[in-house]
Amino acid sequence: MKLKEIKNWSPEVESSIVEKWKNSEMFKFDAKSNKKIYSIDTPPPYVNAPVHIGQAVTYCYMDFFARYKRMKGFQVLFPLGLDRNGLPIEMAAEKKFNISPFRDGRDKFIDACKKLLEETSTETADTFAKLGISFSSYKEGNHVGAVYKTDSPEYRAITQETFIELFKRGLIYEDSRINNWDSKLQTTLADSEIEYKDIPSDFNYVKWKVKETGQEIIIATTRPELICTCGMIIFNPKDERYKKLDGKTAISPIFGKEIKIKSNSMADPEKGTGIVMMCSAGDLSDIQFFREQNLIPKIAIEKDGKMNSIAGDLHGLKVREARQKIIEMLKEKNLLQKQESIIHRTPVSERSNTEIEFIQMPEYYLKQLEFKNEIKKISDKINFFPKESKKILDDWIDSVSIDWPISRRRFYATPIPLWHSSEGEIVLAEPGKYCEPWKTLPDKNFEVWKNGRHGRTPKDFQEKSLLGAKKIGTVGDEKFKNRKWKGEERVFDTWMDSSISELVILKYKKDNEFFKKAYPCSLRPQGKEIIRTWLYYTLLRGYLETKKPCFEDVWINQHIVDSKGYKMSKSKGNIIDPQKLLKNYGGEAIRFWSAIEGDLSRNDLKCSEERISAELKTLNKLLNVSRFTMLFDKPAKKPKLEKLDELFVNEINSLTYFCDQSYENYDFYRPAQSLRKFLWEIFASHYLEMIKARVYNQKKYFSKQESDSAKWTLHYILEKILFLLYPIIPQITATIAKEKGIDLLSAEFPKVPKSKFKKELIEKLMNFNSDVWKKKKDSGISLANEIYGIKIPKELKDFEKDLKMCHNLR
RNA sequence: GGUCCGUUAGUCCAAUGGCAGAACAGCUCGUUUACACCGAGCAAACACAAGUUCGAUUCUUGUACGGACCACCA
Repeated sequence: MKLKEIKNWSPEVESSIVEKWKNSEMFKFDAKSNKKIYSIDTPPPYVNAPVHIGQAVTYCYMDFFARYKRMKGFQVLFPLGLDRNGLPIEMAAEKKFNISPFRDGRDKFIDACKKLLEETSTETADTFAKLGISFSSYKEGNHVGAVYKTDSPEYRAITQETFIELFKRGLIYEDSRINNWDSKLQTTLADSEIEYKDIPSDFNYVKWKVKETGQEIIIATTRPELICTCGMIIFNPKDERYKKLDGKTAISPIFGKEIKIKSNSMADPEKGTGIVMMCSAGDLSDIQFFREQNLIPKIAIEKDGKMNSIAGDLHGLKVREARQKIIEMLKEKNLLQKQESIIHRTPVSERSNTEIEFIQMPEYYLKQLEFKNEIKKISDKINFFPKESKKILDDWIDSVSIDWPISRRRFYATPIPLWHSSEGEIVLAEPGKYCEPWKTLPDKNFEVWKNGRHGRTPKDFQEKSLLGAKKIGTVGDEKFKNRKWKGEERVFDTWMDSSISELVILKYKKDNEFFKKAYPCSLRPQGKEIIRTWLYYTLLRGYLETKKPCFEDVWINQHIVDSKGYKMSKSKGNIIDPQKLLKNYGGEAIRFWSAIEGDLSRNDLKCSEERISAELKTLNKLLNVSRFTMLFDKPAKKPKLEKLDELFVNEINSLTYFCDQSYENYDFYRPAQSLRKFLWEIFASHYLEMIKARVYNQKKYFSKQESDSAKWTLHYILEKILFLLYPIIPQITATIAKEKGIDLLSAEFPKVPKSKFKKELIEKLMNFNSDVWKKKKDSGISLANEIYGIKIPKELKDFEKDLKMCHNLR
């Protein structure tokens, strides 16, 4: 669109521009180019819901980075990924189609998921296009930079291939362990998928007996239904009250089981009565305790969330019912001393919000404990923006205490590419080919392996040694003739897919030459809340594949919150919909607001619609300043510059230098602030006013050279503003620049001479102008009229002529 | 419980060891050949306490409040 056709900047003006950008593939990645590669491992948004404001803003930032790096001469790889695996998709499908995988079957359920995904994926890409995000491509395909989907056969095949290799390296094992169990979703969860919520609960003071003395002891517990699984009673060694109980035996109430009493520093004398019953599966620290003490855990909760026969009379009851019942039983027998209401930090599933139970099940694990130090070393080599955000990662690595459970008992995810025989043999799928073992049989040439850690029972629980994985033949071998191969039904944790995103976009295993050239990935931008999942797992997987750090830079962003600073959530009803913002204010206003509102890497960004709409004004200011400038032609040759012009040229040059430095460090906030100020306060309000007489030069008061100097400077400054703002607001700057014959989309970042100059002169000029304007106002003189008796200060003598004309000084 | 961050005008965000500066909102006045999505101007703030200092909003410590992350309670 031509500049003069645009009255005001608006979403309507944008629509034709973004449409063109989206379809033109103009930012296509050229894998053959000799330019240095800058790659961005974007966080694939879940497509179970429309793009939310947090994603919208963070993608604006990524686009700032991408556009700046292009200007700096990089070949930028900026792919759009769509995350389509996992529980959120399944839950959305369950809700939307009122379907259940357990009731309606796996095939039907997967179809429902696919249907849901088809409806939402195009919408996601469309929103990003409207924001002006310059993805390498908006099309799917096999080229570098193409839109990718985490549930595509190609992507899933790489997840499977890397798994198979890890299996062969002996880094995968199956173990029956106590897992976090989500009884609603019927699946095991990793620690990182658990949240803690304050839930009111009762602290029950239960009476136990000491066998040897007949003495009564009081033990407080929130989980009385687990008394049947108690393995030991402990108290703190420093706790004088219980010292004489050491080594004695307690008799559990109701169940009448004998349980050893010992001292252990895990017990906190301050809590409850200071004496604790250690149950298997009360929580994960209990598990560690059982291992250390060589106790065999008793599992009383089954995977449907009900108590089993170990729980005696509680058999068949759900955990909560069982708790109520045993409390009643205890009350009846006068074994409950008292109850206190407390707020209990309870582990709940992040996905389904149900309370986590700890249940023993066989699951696949990826070894990670032995790599903790290596991961730390690797992360030391990565630049974190901001630096402090690395601490979150360090803390998490320190706290990782078990290997990564990678199998899930769900459906819409990457299948684990294995088959089993009843003899404990395992068939590995062919690497590189997507496979779904739950509905196919293995080919004859598939390898048969034996893994030492497979299908364990509770009694092997403490054994830590692993037999290595070993190849023992192929499916077609005579010795396996009578085997019935059963396809694995479990799927991977979705982080198994997500944690190789940087490998996938760099064509790992697909294009070795390119991968070698492009690895490691230049930037991982992501939210702080997924440091312990996405970032950590990616570092781990990247290390296991390449032994190297997989990123050069990591940029961590805070959250987008509502205008009052609260997290947005459906229940609070404070959700701000970016689609609505786009419709009302357009992508450019959102982008400029994102940059100027705050430093997203340091603080949460408060989102106020009012303030977004206010930035439309800045866009129009820019438009008008440009219109004014373009009333005059830029002199073909740079004229000798007047002192005033030179001053402002120096100012914009110094601003250019500042922006370059800041952009280099992913800081767009400070530059945006400075540019906005320069545009409104300095360039428009003062410089333009001071040179108006000189550029118009209707009374021929100035020489041609003097007038040309102003014209040239006007254009020079405007161009620099356009270049500097382009990464932030590309549509409006490119539209204006085009009018001047400049193609910003392929422009280089301006190089400027680093010049010393008297910055304070600008300040003085502006003060002088303000003084005169104020004086005229105070004495009721129109700004255009002449004023007498004003003296121009000595240090402003260089600008006398302009000032005289500007203010009509006599 | 631990760690980190924050507390500045009605709102929001800056800067600074010595007059605290924008933006949005408010008020007053004005429209000069880019712009009424305009211009000029007005009013309005350093959470509290102690310390260091000639001098503290700024540095230190503590208190209060808010936020985030981590851990975790039987």
